[in-house]
Amino acid sequence: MREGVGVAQQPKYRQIAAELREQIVSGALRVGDRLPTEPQLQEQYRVSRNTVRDATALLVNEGLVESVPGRSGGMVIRKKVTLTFHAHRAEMPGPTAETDAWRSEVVRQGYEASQDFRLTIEVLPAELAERLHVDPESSAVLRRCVRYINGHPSSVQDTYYPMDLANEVQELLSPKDIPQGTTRLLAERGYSQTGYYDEYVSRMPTPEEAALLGLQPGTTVLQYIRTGYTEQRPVRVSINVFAGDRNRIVSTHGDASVIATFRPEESPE
Amino acid sequence: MREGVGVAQQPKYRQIAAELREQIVSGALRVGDRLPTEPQLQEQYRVSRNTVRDATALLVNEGLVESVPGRSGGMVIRKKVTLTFHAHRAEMPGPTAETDAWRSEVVRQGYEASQDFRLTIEVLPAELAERLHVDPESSAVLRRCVRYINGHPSSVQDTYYPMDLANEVQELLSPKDIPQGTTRLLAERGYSQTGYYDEYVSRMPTPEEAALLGLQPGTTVLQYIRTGYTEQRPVRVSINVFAGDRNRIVSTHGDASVIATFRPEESPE
DNA sequence: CAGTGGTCTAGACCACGCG
DNA sequence: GCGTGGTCTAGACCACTGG
Repeated sequence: MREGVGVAQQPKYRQIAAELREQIVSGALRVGDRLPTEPQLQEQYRVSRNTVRDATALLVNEGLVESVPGRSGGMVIRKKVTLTFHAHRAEMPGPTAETDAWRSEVVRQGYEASQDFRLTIEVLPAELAERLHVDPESSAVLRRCVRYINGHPSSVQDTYYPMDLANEVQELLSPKDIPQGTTRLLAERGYSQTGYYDEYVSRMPTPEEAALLGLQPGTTVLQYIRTGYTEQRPVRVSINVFAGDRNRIVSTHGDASVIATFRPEESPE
Repeated sequence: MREGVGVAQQPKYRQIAAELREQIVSGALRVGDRLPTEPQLQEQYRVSRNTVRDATALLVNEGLVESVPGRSGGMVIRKKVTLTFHAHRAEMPGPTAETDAWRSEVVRQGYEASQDFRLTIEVLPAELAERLHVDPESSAVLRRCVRYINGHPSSVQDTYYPMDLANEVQELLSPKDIPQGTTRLLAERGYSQTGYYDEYVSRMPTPEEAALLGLQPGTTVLQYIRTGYTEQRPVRVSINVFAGDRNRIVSTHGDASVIATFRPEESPE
């Protein structure tokens, strides 16, 4: 039903969503506050329940609100906490281990860190075989690490090593976290990584990722693929999938000292 | 209505969505193909129209399909074309101008490039003032560039320069594209950029961005913020907003020659 | 228990665009 | 014209969770 008056070019549910959105971004509604309930919005805007729900569905998909079940629940304004992942610190040659780098980074930002680790041997997907420059259908060691912040899943890192490398460096087959970090381990065995190829993509999660990371509808993922090279060849490819609403990735290029001067909070302490 | 049989733990619309999704990712339905129409799906699954619509809405929000209006329209499987943006090439000191760098990159990947340019003077948002290390509420030159690929908007780049810098390098106030590129211009005036601080975020677009970039529902954005530093201070901050379904960003670190050996450039087809 | 959102139905009118 | 999806209504039953 189009409004009789000439103003309404937007459908009702978009107008309602726009008003609610405005209240959120303007700060009239704060993080943790609840939107009016569905019956209240029906009354307020004189529309049916489905129209109200179309409006709130928009906001959910925009990641502005989420639904909390139960009597004292409702549509609540979402918090935006962001953990910063430093791409240029992780896996860099040096004394720090990569997992410790991630963990200490999380702790430094004031959160509690934990992770689940799993090792499998997989047939390499064609996309990754290309990156590792090995035959498609060849197998690889997959080391998967699910990372939690304050007990909530935050990101997944899948790192693949070509099988021939794992045969030379048998520790890669250890089904446990490698204390000193695989980068350092490889360096000790003569596979120093000297170059990285990083790819960044933003997309919606697959249902599996949504389940694994506990993503609300309307939450994006930031996918970060790093291919690591020695002077001779690619030796690893990591697929990192971050919950978009809880992470950002930073990286520096060039002269780091000036940057540290002006962004002191980012420097390691 | 829950199914009487014990299998149905998922709501109907999710089951329907899952079956359709499977057909898409498995390749049974290809890019450009249409999903069955709503009446067909109602018949096939014996559900109401709204339930069918709940299912397709999921797929739309996942970015797998989009709605095409009109009689010969319907829900069609979306194409995934990705333009690669090379973060380490853009704005690097050297003979190439930055806009030319973007344009030639697009052309090399086999597309047609164009852009709209606009200059304004703005009060710096607090977030950006912090990055430029100037007073909040101070003003800045904003050079906005909307970039089109094959005539469709693909990304927006907003670059801010502190006002005092613009007073020294008046060309920054030119309301036209600067042929040799602002990076090179600044270098010629003694402001060589020697360091960069890059930030990557994945999120849903604001309604304004969705309109500007012509984004379908269920399309994410990849936001990339680069702060450029001379040896003395930050001199620019660029906010790049990419349509998530059409772009990826790549960057290299360390020894680039090995990488080039194993990743002979993504060539146009 | 009572109130929240989640799912589902049945039916209606509309805008769009190809034939 | 006519079939596509877009919007909207009215009403129903359900699952969850705090008081």
